[in-house]
Amino acid sequence: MTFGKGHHLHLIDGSAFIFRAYHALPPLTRKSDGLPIGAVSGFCNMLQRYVEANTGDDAPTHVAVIFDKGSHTFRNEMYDQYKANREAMPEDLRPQIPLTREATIAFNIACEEKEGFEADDIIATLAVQARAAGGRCTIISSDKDLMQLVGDGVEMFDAMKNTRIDREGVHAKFGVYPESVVDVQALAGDSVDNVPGAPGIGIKTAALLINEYGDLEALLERAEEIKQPKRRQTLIDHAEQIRLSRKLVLLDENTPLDFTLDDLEVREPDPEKLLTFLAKMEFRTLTKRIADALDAEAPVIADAPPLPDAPKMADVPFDAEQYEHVGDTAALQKWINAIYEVGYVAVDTETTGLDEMTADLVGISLATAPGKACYIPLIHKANRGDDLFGGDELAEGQMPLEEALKILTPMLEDPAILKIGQNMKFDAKIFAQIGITVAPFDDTMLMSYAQHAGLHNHGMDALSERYLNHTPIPIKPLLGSGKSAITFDKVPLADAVKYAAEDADITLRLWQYLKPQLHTVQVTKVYETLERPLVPVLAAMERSGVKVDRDTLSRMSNAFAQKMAGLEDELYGLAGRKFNVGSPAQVGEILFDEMGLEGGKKGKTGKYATGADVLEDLATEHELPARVLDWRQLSKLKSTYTDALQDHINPDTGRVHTSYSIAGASTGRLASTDPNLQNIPIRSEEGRRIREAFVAEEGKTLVALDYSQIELRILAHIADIPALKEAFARGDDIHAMTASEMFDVPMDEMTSDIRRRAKAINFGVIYGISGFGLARNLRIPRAEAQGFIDRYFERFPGIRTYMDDTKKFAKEHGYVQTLFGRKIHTPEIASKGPRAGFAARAAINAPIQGTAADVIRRAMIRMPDAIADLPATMLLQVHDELLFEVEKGSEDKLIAAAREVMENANDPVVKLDVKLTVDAGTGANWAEAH
DNA sequence: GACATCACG
DNA sequence: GACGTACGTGATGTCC
Repeated sequence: MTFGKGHHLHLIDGSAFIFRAYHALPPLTRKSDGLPIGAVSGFCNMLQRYVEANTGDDAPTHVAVIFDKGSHTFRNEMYDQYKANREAMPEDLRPQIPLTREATIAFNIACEEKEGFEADDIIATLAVQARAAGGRCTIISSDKDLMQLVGDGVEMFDAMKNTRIDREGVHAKFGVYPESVVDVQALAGDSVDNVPGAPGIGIKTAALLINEYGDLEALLERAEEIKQPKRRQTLIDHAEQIRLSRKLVLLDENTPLDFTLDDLEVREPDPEKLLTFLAKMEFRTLTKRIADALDAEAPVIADAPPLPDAPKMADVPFDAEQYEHVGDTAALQKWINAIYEVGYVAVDTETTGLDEMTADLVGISLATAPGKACYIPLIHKANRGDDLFGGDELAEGQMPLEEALKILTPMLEDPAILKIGQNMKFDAKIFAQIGITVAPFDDTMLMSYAQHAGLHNHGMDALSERYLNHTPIPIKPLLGSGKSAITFDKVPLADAVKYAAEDADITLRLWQYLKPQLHTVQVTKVYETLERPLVPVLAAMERSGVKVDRDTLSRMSNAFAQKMAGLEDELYGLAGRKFNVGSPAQVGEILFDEMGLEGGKKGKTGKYATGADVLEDLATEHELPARVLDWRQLSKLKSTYTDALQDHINPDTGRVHTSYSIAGASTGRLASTDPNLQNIPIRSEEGRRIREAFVAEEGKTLVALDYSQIELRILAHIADIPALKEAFARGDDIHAMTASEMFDVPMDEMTSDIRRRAKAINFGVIYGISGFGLARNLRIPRAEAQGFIDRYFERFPGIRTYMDDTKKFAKEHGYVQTLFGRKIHTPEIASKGPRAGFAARAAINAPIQGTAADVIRRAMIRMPDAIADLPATMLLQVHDELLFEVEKGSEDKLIAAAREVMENANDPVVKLDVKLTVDAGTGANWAEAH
């Protein structure tokens, strides 16, 4: 049947169907394997509704669903910015795109696309062909870009609103008839597709001009005649840009197609094919509905296996006896071959200790499938080392270290082999010590963290119990504890093989479970852009370390010791007896029982509270609590900093190497341990001097860059507070502005005390403010504090909305999210009692703190490339600050490069209404640089 | 190992 | 209407 008079062609805009389906439905997943399926489900429903609605007299004789293909089209050749600001496709939609093609074919509807052409061009070409053949055409879409085609037998149909769009409909939308639509669009431009148009001219003005001058060329030629000076100038100045815009919006009616209208004839669906597809997708309701409609038997869809709460990976039971001891090159080569067959391998290293800077590699374990794992011991000793004689001999059954590494290194560095680890930063640092760069890799700890931050910890033991129902072999019995503890190289080989290989086996099984779950939970982007790429960056920073001057610390320790001794004598005199100043219990007894001071409050454990806030209140009246406070400050500085930091100076490097936990803090922040370099004193003058011991190497300088008020800026954006946003845009003192707004004090009459109160309130808001908390912080009556908060909400109403919405979201979903999609779970928000209060405040704080954490993570990930050409190293991160060491003379270049990265770290995935700004400082030590 | 305390953002 | 409350961390010393 040749398409001609009396025939009616339907063209369905496939992409529009997909996006509508995607956004209309919650993120559904296929029960059996977690494949995201929401958009496919919606798409099928829309197709079925379409089929049901088009059976009558006006049913089409021909029909096709038209899709876009490829993101690069001839329009990009004309204008490289075309559709440039379009957001990336959501991670969970991407895998559904091919399934919508499958669905169309399953419905037995023609499914057409062409590489390098937009669906709109194909639709234009077919519509014009149908019209030329004397038939009719209906375009199932409401896209305004297609409206230029309407008329003379071509109509559009908005399937959502169930309305036809004819020439009059187009006129209602554009103010002109279809033949002039491209002229109007060329002038008005389109922000969605990034078509520039004429600045300042919208659809209304454009229609006015076209109606007056006839068409675009006439208008541009006679632009001089326009009366309004601004409009005239715009058209003259941007004539070329407007002409380009017209080319961009004009659809190509001559798309070369490898099919004809006749190929699109309506066909009956094959019930078996269609139902098989729907059953495969596990659409229970839809399968039944369509089976009824087709008068066919609905296939049975098996119930999904129990996932994900109690996954039983018992198909392959754990059996430590099956693990292989690899002791020679032939055996190792067999493993390498097996790895190349599957393309991935779980890797775990055993070492002499937990400090990657000082630990030595003892052995390597590998796993390629559940239950299939081995251990390659490298430098195990022949005995436990408790033998007085001959403790250094190597055990039998080990190949020489170099020989093993010669075989393993190409695999570990092969871009085609994925290395899977649990906490890969540890293993990467161990390998880095011997010059091996492990890449590419996956990290099961970070996969768990990306999915379940806030729910549980992400150590191997916890994950193995939770997902594999298996308790890993404990390390304690192998190593012993206390003074008699041994290192792993002294563990007998038979035991070592079982323990080490099992770790690789567990890691591989965890990966098999957690990797597909990333999609289901929709945190693939988080894992791939915020977690995994941070590993090599942190590994490098930790290995760099920061130079700490032992003499400075040692002198300070001595000075503190002397002062403390003096204070102790003074305190004994005041108390009338000797006591342990470091014992809060004894301090409490002396203050409240022996001296009889008022206001002693006992806590849960029946002891008096003697925290700094309590002692500060007493210190105004009495000498003893004041001196205890002095002593405590010195004691803290000495024990935690000037003493302990000396012990952390690495003898080989002369530097201190902290370790950052990526998956520790629930909000996405890093945490620094062994030692913690994120809490080096700065607030007190005395403590701040400890930073003088953090120094630059000879010939170098320390550079510190920190985000200015990043959390408040993020709050201003997230809660959408115009007054705050404007203040940041002006560069105002944000706390003074808040104070001025709240207390009606003009900015030039601001006092430091009023500003201090406003500052406390600003921080309170970030923490999920309460009247009680603010009252305690400011030491004012609770009612007064509540008054401040009420006033704050009145002046900045978006804050209350944000807090209420966030709590509601957390209660509904059990988690909250950062702007970058990081999920922070708050399970306790559902509980009763005070725990729910804690959880609610944490939920309010988490998106703000977490977004700030995401921002600096992004900056850190981009930093190595940005400063690659500079003689500079990134050393430390302190939540909103980055510390660098740079050769003298290159400070300015470093600051410029690093600031650029930090201030734009949100780009391009998140647009912020508030600019991020970064302050910089330089100096020979950290005190100067900050 | 729990608890209190205090250092940081 | 009472209940307890600022958010997120890590290290240290005391005491059981």
